[in-house]
Parts: sequence; structure tokens; C-alpha cells
Amino acid sequence: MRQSQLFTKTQKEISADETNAGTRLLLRGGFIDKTAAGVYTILPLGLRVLQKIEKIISAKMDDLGAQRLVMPALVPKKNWETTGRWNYDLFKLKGAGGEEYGLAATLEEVATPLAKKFAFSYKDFPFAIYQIQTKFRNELRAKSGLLRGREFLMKDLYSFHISQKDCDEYYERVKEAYFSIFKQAGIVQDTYLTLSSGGSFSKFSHEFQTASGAGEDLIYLCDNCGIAINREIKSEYPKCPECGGEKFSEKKAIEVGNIFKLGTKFSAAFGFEATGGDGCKLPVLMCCYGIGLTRLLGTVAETSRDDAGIIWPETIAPFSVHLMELESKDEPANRRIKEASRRIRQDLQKNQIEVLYDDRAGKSAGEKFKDSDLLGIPNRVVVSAKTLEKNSVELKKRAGLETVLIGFDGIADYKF
RNA sequence: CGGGGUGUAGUGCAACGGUAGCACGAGUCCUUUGGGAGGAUUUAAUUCCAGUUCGAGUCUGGACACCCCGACCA
Repeated sequence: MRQSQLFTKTQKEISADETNAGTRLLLRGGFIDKTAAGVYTILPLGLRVLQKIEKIISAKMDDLGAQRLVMPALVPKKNWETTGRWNYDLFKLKGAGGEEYGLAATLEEVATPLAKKFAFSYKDFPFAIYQIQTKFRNELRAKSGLLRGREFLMKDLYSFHISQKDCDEYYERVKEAYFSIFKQAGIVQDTYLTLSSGGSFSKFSHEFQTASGAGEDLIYLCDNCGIAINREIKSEYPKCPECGGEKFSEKKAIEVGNIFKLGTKFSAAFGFEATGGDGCKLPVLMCCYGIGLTRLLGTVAETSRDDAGIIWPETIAPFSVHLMELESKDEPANRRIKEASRRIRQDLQKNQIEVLYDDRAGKSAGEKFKDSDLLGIPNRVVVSAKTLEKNSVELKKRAGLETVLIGFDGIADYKF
């Protein structure tokens, strides 16, 4: 991608209204644009990151045997009334004939009756379906940029079981998959499994909380066993429910995912039962599992940055290499610089390395460097008259400090 | 939703009830070119609706929007 052709440009200054540091960098870099409070446009650069996150997540979902589909965002009122959730923080609207809808906030109300249409016998179980879809929540107060929006992208997985053991086992598998997802997305080092209220179906549900000063949740990390509990659990249990530990460290954190055992709450509401081998009716057990993709995007920006900009993990960076050419006043040298970057791009493309090519004319070196730091692409490769003299390019990792020279011949095989 | 605050150009700020201005940004041209360079030039704003007044960015009322604290967050 030629940076001169990129739809967006970076911004030196943005409105002081946005206070979340990560979101400010995403806005300045042109990854996202704010449309209204809690509502963001995902710009081409941001979409590239989001698509990588999506790929990581959907690959894991596939590993879990879940099948992807897309459910509607426009959900009839009667579905919400069936489960008694019409009064939650839904965005509500009316159709042409006066019929009422609630926009998707989470979708047990669609997933459950849907599953009922295709699963009848105990032989049809277990199974799981998931989607990555825009969700809407009529938050009374949107805040912290992408961390708490009214419209956001979420992966929601629903699993269906007829034995508690099977349900429990699957739940554990998803739990592991979630840690793997967060690790791949580059935020594992500080993400804690956190016990939270489980409602009436299991003692606890689990949140995945990434430590960050920008988080709005407070979690308490057990010094003894390393599991965390949220505020609600802390007030119910004086000791760690997991190990009985009594010492906790308090941390601010961002909830990047959550998983629930729903029991029969939704299947019962929709009259969803399975026929057993002896012809009797069996209750259907459900679990749901969510990850906010846009929130994850915001969390990475928030937790992986410095004063100059974002530091994308390799796995979800919009590009792997930021190839930057610095113009020279000497025209023949300029032609050689252009030729060198053309060859480099060819070599990198052969290895399927994604390159953002800063070919912008008339931009000072300083401006290009600042933009590069802001965009946070993991590898910066500079071609200039200076590097040309040594038949090499200059490589600097965004996350590191040192720069190294690599010969033209070496770049094709370089392991970024 | 309760409480508080703020609405002037893309951003940050000015303007006694009397000509809406400054800086930065952005665009164009020229000069520059290893950490946001210089010059010239252009661009662009009083959130909306009423009211008071000879006259409203400024005063009054209402709406809307945005921000902050709290509550909420399946």
C-alpha cells in the first residue's frame, strides 16, 4: 500500500474531549474516526487490525468446532419478551407497520430458537455456533473511547449440551482458547481470569480482565493462587473462593472477554428440549462466550504504546513493514532510491510481507518519522541517500531502540 | 438515569451588548529534506429555535450535542 494513496492522513492534534490515551492515538493515526459519543467509524487502517483480530478469533472458534453464521441485528420484541429482557439497555425502534424491534445486544434470543429448529435428538448434541457481529447497547454513558461504546463489534459463541459434564468440559476448552486468543493478540502478560457473579446457574462466571489504568473495572488478584475476583465477589467473599487466600492486590482492568454457563434459562424460556434415547425429554444446557473485537483493538492500543504512538504486536499490526523513502535533493540519487524501494517491495511481497510504503513527496524526514512512530508498524525500513551509499537499508523495530543496516541482498530473506 | 460542566474555523484560544480575530492545522505554489523546516497565498466558525434590544457570539427561555463524576453494564 502506497501511503500517498492512503484514504486517511495522520493528525497532529485532535479534540481534547477524548481522554483515553489509546483511543487518542487511534484517532490521530487514522485508524478510527468518532461519529458520535460511543460510536466509531473503523477506517481502512483500523479495519486491517480488526480483520487480523477476527482471523485469530475465528481460527480458534473453528478449532473448538463452532460453526460461524450471522444472526440479525434487528430482533423482534417478542423474542426479548420471551426471556424478559425487553427492559434491558436495548436500542429500540419501530418498523413501518408499528412492529417493534430491539437491536442486538447479545443474542441468546435468536440463537436459542434458531438451535431449536435444527436440534431435536440427543444425537444432535453437543454443538456450538458463533458470529462476529455489530452489537448495540444503549449505554447511559459511553466513555473511554473504544473501551465502552454504544455500538461495537463482538464475537458471540453459544454452545448447547445435554450433559453437565460435557458442558463443563467445553467451557474449560473455551476458557483456554480465550487465553490463547489474547496471547496471540499481544496482550497476555497482564490478563487475569476473574471470578464474577454467575447468576443462578453456576456459582461463578468468568471474566478476562486485562490490567490497565484506563480500565473501569476493579479486580482483586489473590496473592496466593493468582486468580482474580471482581468487586461484586469481593463483597460476598472475604477469602479467595478458589484457594481461601486472604491477601489481594487491587488492580484496574479492562474486561476483554467473558464466559457464562447459562444453564437452562434460555432453552427453557423457548421450550427447547432434546429427546433422549429412551424417548424422554432432556433439558438443554447452554453457555455463552463473548469477546469485544473493537474493545480488544482499543485495549491493545491502550496497553501497547509509548508517547510517540502505538506499538502494534506483529500478529495484529496493520502492516508488518513500514518502508520509508527519504527524498534527496540529488535527482540521480532520488531515482536510485525509488528503484531500491521498488525492488525491496517486490522482495517483501514475494514473502507475503505486508508493506506500507511511505512514498509521499515533499514531506520532511521528521514528519515521516513521527508518522511512522504514531502508526506503530513493527518494522521500519528506511531507504535514503545515506543508506544507498552502503548498498543497504536501515531497519528499526518500533518496539526497540537500535537501528541496524541490512544489505539490499539480505532484505529478501530477512526474517521480520 | 442523578449530579456537574461546556458549546466560536479541523484543533486550541480571543472578541465591553456595537466590524467575529489570533495561533496551529489543512490546501496551493516556491524553497527545503535524517525527527513535525521556511516564505507567499488560500481556506474555514458563533450548535439550533424562540425572546429581549436600534443592535445578540455575548442577556433570557427552550431544544440538541459533547465532556466529567456517580449509578448501570445480561
